[in-house]
Amino acid sequence: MAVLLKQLAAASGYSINTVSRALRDKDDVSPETKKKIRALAAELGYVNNSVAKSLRTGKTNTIGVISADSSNPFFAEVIMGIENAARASGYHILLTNTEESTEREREAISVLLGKQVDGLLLMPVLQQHNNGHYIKSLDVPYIIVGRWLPGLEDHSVMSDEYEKAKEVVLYFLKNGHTDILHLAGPSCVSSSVDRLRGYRDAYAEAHMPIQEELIIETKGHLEDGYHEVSALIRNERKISAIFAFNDLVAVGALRALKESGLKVPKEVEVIGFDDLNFSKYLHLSLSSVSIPKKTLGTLAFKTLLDHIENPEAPYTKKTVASRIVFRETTLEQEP
Amino acid sequence: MAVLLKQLAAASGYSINTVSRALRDKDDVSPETKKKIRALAAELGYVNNSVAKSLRTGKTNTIGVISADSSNPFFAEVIMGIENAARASGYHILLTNTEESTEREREAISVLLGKQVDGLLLMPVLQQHNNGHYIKSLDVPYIIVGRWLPGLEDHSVMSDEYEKAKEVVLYFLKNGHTDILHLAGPSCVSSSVDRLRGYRDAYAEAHMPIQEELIIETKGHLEDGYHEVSALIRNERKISAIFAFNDLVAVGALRALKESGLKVPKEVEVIGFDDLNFSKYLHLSLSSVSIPKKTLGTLAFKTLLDHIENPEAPYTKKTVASRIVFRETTLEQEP
DNA sequence: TGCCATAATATTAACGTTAATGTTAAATCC
DNA sequence: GGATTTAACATTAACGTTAATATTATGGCA
Repeated sequence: MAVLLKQLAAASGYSINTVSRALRDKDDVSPETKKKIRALAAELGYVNNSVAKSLRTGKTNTIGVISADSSNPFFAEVIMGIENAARASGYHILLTNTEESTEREREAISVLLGKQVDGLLLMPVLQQHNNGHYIKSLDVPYIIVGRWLPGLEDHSVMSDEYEKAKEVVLYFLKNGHTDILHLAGPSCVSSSVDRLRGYRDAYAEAHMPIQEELIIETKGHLEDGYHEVSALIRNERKISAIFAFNDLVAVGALRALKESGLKVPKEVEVIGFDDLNFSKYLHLSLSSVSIPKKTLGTLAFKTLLDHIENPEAPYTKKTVASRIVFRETTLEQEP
Repeated sequence: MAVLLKQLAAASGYSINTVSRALRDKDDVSPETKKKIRALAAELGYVNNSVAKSLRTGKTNTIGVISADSSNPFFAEVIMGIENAARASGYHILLTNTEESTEREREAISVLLGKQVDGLLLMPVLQQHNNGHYIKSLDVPYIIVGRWLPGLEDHSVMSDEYEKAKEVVLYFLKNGHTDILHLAGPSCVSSSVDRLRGYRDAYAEAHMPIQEELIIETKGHLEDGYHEVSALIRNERKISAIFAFNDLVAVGALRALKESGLKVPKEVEVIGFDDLNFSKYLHLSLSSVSIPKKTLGTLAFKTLLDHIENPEAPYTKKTVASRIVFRETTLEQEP
């Protein structure tokens, strides 16, 4: 069915090896021979069998991407950046999702290793029994994207989330807010930890007491923001500012605020995180911490590629700068 | 570095083949032997080399997914459905994006075939010189997801877009709208064609004249909806209803309407397409045609798997039902 | 002229696995 | 008790490619 080197060899009269070398443009094949063989390959529609090639060369030109949830717009964007960069360098990506389960994560790593990926891009779960130890023992290059794992910080490519989270909350505190709701993300995600730490440290820096009940852990979904804020309002809990784990949660929160008649930003200011594409087109354009998602993906791939090509090189943590974008859900607004 | 069957054989005293058969639970290996070999494999951390296995068996348990833009929330959702279903069946996906370029599409197909994928899931570009002919000549199973290509309709798994588009526009017409803007998608995408056809046929069925200048082709992005509607309003073009190619365009359009002070839905009704996750949480929850995106992905994979396992089976077009969800951007609203 | 370098090709082996055969000894049968 | 089956393993070959190592003819040079 498929055309093989063997057929090209038979049809051209050359040996399999010469055909192989001709197609790979090696310089001990004469130009005329190359031309003949190439024409024949094109004519018969020869496609190199990468599986055989990979077995022989020990390279698959494939990397594994282990994401938590590729349907989340943030990850979708990052993955797009990864895929673009990978394709530009002749690599392909094997994509798999863990839904924040350490078990699935371990399983995914193992399967991808079996598939002989040249490297791994991970968005790992941060938990008591996380896969840090297992990951540390890997002997393929790997980069942790947009997250971190204790002891493996040097493998991370991420943004300056802690700093920006703190800045956001300091902005609120400076403006006199005392009841700042933090709709936190899942505690098993390092981003949640960093953003929450930013919240806490801002309060500390302002010498303000934290109201623990204003820190609510969510799964980072639209409905979480909606339900949590609705519940708070039902219970007549006063809040005047919301720092959301991400824009999805923020959008849900905004909806709940609207339904309750609370005016944004006058009565409640809201700032999200990630700055998703749609955020600036919302009815009230959403103030958010803008992370260059595609850049993050691209940088992660390039960094991984560096380590694939140069396995001895030491890892160093890389950071891409994010910035707070003040839009219509805050009193302060950019021009 | 990596542990091979060879090592397990040497360490256990059995032959490579027996080790292989033991690990694959073949029944001409004694239970005790299996137990011993499995314990050894676990102890040494043996991972089966899928590349070698694939070369030998002719199966990779991998499918290629060729999407236009995996960062588009619609595709991201569909791809998530695909990936989940694939993983559940022991398959993995190689994801690549074409950005609606026929050339990249062809390139992607060829590379993935070289990687010996067991099947292909395509979201192909519909153009004068599309890859229909090339695709038709493939000898791996393939399914076209959410789109169609002329002559290959039987390979499609999609939703009933034409019918729903028509229904949307008929709803507008029935309510007395005469100036219904259609923010169409790219003409090289079959969905755009179907949705536009629905628009036209609704007008025809209502015996109303179409105003061609109210059909505006876009790329289906947020900013397109925003800019096109802003421009129309600047030019004082009267519109009282908008049928958007997708929810992204609709969100952009809503933003433009809000900026111009036009009231939705009183002065302008808006209906989108796809029903993205966030649509129902928007300030004005968006009326839209709800496509079960994950289901679409799941069904596409399952259908592909059927054809992988049963290559002789004839292809038949499959459809998942979508439904119009009336929310706050239309006068009619569901309870 | 004879020797050596070189260009161009061929031959052989290897990647790690699984499938197809072989082998051996114990168990079964009449 | 000898032939036959069967359980449990081993040996060999193969998947399609590339790398390492021959081989052959040609030309240059002393």
